[in-house]
Amino acid sequence: MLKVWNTLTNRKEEFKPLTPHIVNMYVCGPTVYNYIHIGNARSAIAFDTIRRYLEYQDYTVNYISNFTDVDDKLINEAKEENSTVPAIADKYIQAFYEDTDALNIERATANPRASHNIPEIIDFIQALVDKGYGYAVDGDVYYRTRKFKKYGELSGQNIDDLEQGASQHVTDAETARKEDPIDFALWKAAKPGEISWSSPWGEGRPGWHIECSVMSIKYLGATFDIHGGGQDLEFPHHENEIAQSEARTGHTFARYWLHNGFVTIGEDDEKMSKSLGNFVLARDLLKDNDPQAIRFLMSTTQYRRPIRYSTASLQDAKNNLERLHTAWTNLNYRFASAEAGNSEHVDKQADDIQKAFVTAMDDDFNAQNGITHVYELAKLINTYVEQDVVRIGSLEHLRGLFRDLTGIFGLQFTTTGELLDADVEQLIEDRETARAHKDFARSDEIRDQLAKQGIILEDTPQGTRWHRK
RNA sequence: GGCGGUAUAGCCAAGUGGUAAGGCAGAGGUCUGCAAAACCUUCAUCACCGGUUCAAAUCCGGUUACCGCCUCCA
Repeated sequence: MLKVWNTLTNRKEEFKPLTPHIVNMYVCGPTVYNYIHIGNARSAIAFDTIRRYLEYQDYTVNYISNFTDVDDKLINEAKEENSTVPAIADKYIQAFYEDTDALNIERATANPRASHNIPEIIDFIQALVDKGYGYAVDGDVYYRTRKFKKYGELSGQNIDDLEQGASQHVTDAETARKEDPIDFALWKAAKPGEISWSSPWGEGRPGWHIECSVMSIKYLGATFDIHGGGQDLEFPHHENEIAQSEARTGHTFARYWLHNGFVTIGEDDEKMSKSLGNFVLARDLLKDNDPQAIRFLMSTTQYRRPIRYSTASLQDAKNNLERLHTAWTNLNYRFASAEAGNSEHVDKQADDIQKAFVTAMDDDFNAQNGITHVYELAKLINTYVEQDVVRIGSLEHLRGLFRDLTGIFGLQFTTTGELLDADVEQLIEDRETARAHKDFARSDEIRDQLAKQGIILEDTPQGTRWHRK
């Protein structure tokens, strides 16, 4: 039975989708004014891993994730790059796909963009105004927060306890226009030269929160199963989404709220963020590192926990991944020398590991415990392939299980061997001959020579195998 | 000030009452012509103080430190 930690109730709850076997989920995507950093990537990876696990459990997942493509950051970036807001958005959306593809993050069912849903957004705001939840002031439209009685339910905040301006991002001019400082913008009047759309309140653009309400409901309905995003979005972004959506529809908005933890960096484990300037761009990291190692680091930590990023933690991930690769290689090497049938004892052990894995992941996607069972599987594989007699049915069983479980973490292992040059193959054969004649000097010479080319030879009872370093 | 999170070995990290998973690194061993890989063995009383209990990393009270959010953020 799958249990998830629901931020809305602050407890683990049994997960039951509204419609059996179908999960509708919405994950807040990035504001596309820059390349994503590995903190942004972590969020995408966390929810991709959750999605893959749900799919592994035979759910059909409708996965919607937006791009925020109109806001102050984009407007500023367009000025700086001497470009336009849509062009900036297109550029960084393209970059987003490049980076997330490299990290083997499944494409969303849809990635709606705020700027492509302006009529729906205007309708939504109008409906809020009609119901008395929105009010216009000089071309801006604000949400009357205190009118929504449940406000603060998600984040456990009491409106009166909020320290106004604690984050130091509130301007006096804006506060002066609001009925109440806690009110937030649904629609922002355009300043001269800014990108804008016509609306009943004049030229302007959507506020930040409204797009997620509009697009999630548009794609998934008034009530859907999972709403995800980074912990920093819990308040006010998600709180505001609930206020807008439920005021409009009168129905429960998202049923389960999942929030991923941050990537931290430095000795103090500070949150990685652009405003702190302590970020590492995903694409910079991808240039010099195996994408699978980065994926491993990000997806084998439980999604709510912080991930400490450092060269040491990345190296750790590489080492651990290497261990899995070795088991995979060991496994595949024995197919050629396997006999027909199954080893029931091994099949049983594999099944037990699979069950234990599911139990671990059913506990709020506890990837850390999940990966422990993958290590057990690796050990089972390594032990099994040392046997004199191995059975092809069991090898296939192990291979399928290994691929399924690691696949949930977005790791990929292939069976297609790399091709060797003919002369390299000849050298390996020569070495076999030399070893047969106990000419170890020649044998070691060949091994050293190939090692310099990055080809590592390993002698096993079934013959010599190789892999690239 | 309000709300929330975290503190376990050299490092990462699991573990919500029953006497500390797993991985990396380190040490020793088996296997090997030698290696490599693998396998085996080894390596902690859980931030601090007090309490409850036959029994606590786990529950309660308190303290300390660090992190996050409080309308820019994944």
